[in-house]
Amino acid sequence: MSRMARWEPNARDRLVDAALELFQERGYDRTTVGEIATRAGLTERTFFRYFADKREVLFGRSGDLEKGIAEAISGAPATTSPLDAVVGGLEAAAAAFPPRRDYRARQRLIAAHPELQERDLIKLASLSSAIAEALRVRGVSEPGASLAAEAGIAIFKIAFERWVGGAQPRDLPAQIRAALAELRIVTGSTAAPTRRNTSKKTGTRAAD
Amino acid sequence: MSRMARWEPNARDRLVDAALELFQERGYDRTTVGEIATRAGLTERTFFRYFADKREVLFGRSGDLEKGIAEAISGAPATTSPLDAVVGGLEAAAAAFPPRRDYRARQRLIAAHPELQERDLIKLASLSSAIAEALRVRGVSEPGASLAAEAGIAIFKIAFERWVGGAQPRDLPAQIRAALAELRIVTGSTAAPTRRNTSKKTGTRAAD
DNA sequence: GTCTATAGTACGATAGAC
DNA sequence: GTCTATCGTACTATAGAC
Repeated sequence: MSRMARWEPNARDRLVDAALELFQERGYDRTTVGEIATRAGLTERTFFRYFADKREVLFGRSGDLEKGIAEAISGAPATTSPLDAVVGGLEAAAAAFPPRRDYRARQRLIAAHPELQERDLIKLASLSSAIAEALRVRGVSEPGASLAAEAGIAIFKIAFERWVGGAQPRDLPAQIRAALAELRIVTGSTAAPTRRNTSKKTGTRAAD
Repeated sequence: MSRMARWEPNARDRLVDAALELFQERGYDRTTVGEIATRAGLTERTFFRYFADKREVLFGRSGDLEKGIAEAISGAPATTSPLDAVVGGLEAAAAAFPPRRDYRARQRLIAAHPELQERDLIKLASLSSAIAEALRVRGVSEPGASLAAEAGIAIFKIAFERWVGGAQPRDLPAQIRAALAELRIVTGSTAAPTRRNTSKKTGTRAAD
């Protein structure tokens, strides 16, 4: 290592850090890729070697998440229901997430920039596809596999939002479990046979 | 018409038509905004008056859909459950969709271009927000409102895919009802099985 | 590493409709 | 006059080509 320091190590991480700093300092669209690269001690050309486009610097390594969740689903007991398998995988992945304060700034950025929301959404769609595929391998047929995957993503989205933005210190896996319970209420799949609430105070107040 | 034809009418529609034609002829990314405008008898500058960016020409008027669905939800009887209200709104909107062949080329384009998928997804996310808001007005509290909205979107996504891409002539509202039924099966924890390898026809084959 | 096409912005000019 | 639709041009940054 010391023998050859032609390049500082961790070019990728340096680019990510530089980007986050600059986005905070000047805002996302007043930051150019060239500026990010310069602060990281690299050139614009090199930035595009690591990231397909400017947005991607905020979404790196989402493939690892996909793999982890897909494996957790594959590893679930055969008797586990599709949605339970999905949620189990999500919980397992969520348990390994860094503290939520690390996500706050990033989430604010995304919320303020539609182009970043778009990227966020397509990453979740990709995760949904991976989950559906893992379910099909388990023998779940369509459209059940895709629906269970989408339901899992919906749960994750809402749980993540509430975890990052909420005041309560409840951890992410707990938020996921709460969202799953709430989804079951809302879809009317709680224990008993399809019970629809035709009475007044409905069940939707649960986890608030 | 004869008295004053300084501008041809329907600039917006002409831009949409020109764009669809050119995207088919040369592909999405080998078509420039300038070419679209020229074919429509306009300039690039005018294109950007109608559409915020190049992609948007494929997604115009999605706000109307939102409004229609939100109104249908607001108009549902107070006794209707949140998810049933959402699905009712989706069905009503779906009944008014043009024949599905009109969507085929567009869907192929979107499927082939991640940047278009991103736009598609953010439109659905916007629809989801509008639905959640309509539910909150009905008195549904969070996170139930958001979860019911996301569940509705999941149903719509899968139903729409199967409607456009499928061989069967089943109409969109029917696909939506089928997806709802399937989601209820899939979210049921105690309820049986979504396995196809086991005995004979169980739940998940329903709509296949 | 250099060069370039294209998307998208900013500011402005023109001119008919009302 | 006001409003609105069109077009002109110069500019920046992304992203891809060479």
